[in-house]
Amino acid sequence: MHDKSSSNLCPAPLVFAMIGGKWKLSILQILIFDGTKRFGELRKAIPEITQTMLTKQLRDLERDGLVERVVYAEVPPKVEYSATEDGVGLMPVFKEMHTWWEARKSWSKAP
Amino acid sequence: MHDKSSSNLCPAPLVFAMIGGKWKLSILQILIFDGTKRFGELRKAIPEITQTMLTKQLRDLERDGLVERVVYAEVPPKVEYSATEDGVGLMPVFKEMHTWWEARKSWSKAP
DNA sequence: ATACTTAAGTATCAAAACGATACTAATGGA
DNA sequence: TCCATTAGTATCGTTTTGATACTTAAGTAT
Repeated sequence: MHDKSSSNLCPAPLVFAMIGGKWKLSILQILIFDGTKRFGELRKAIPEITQTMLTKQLRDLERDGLVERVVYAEVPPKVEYSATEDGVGLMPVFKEMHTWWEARKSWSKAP
Repeated sequence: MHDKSSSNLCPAPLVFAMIGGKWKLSILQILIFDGTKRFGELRKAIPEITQTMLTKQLRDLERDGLVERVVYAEVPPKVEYSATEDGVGLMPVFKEMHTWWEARKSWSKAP
């Protein structure tokens, strides 16, 4: 199934271009685990990000098919973002990251 | 085990600071799956990276305990890099990324 | 002796990404 | 008429990253 050579894994540069932006994983994590969010809700959920960057990263994610954007014809504006099926497929990656982080915490405290 | 809220996953910003650099996952992938490499071998394995950046990202990874650096007192210099136990712990994350990438490829071609 | 080679860097400067702040548009309500 | 609201865009300064050249130290060839 998996073999031990890195060359038989996915082409890292391609994947990292898709999910490797400074804020992309944060955005995806929220949309994948918490579901649809409005622009302003994402902003509140990631307080460190600037509006400009949030817009840009969302556009990138949309272009790459990981996030879907729905605009409502209302005033004031209402725009909802959600993870696509493809985006939700990243859930196991996040779970493994979580597992790694937890394991790390416990044995990094050991003498 | 895992719950469905993003707030119960790892603090994304911390993890992404460690492994989210532009080249860090590429470097880690090689060291994790292929084992120890010399500086020059990494450079050849990731042709797009500049020498300056490779040095910097390796120093970051070393500082964060994911990569180990061994200098041999030889001329010309010989420096070997390898993933630490902690770094190798990321292997399942890479494997899930690979699974995702493969799944994506197959059904993105479907009509 | 002098010059050349090699590997792993550093130094320097230009380009790109990112951050802070201010501004815009459209509508309903005071 | 003016204000509040939401999701942006515009502008400009700072920080990261990229391209290129230089450094260091010992062995090897001349």
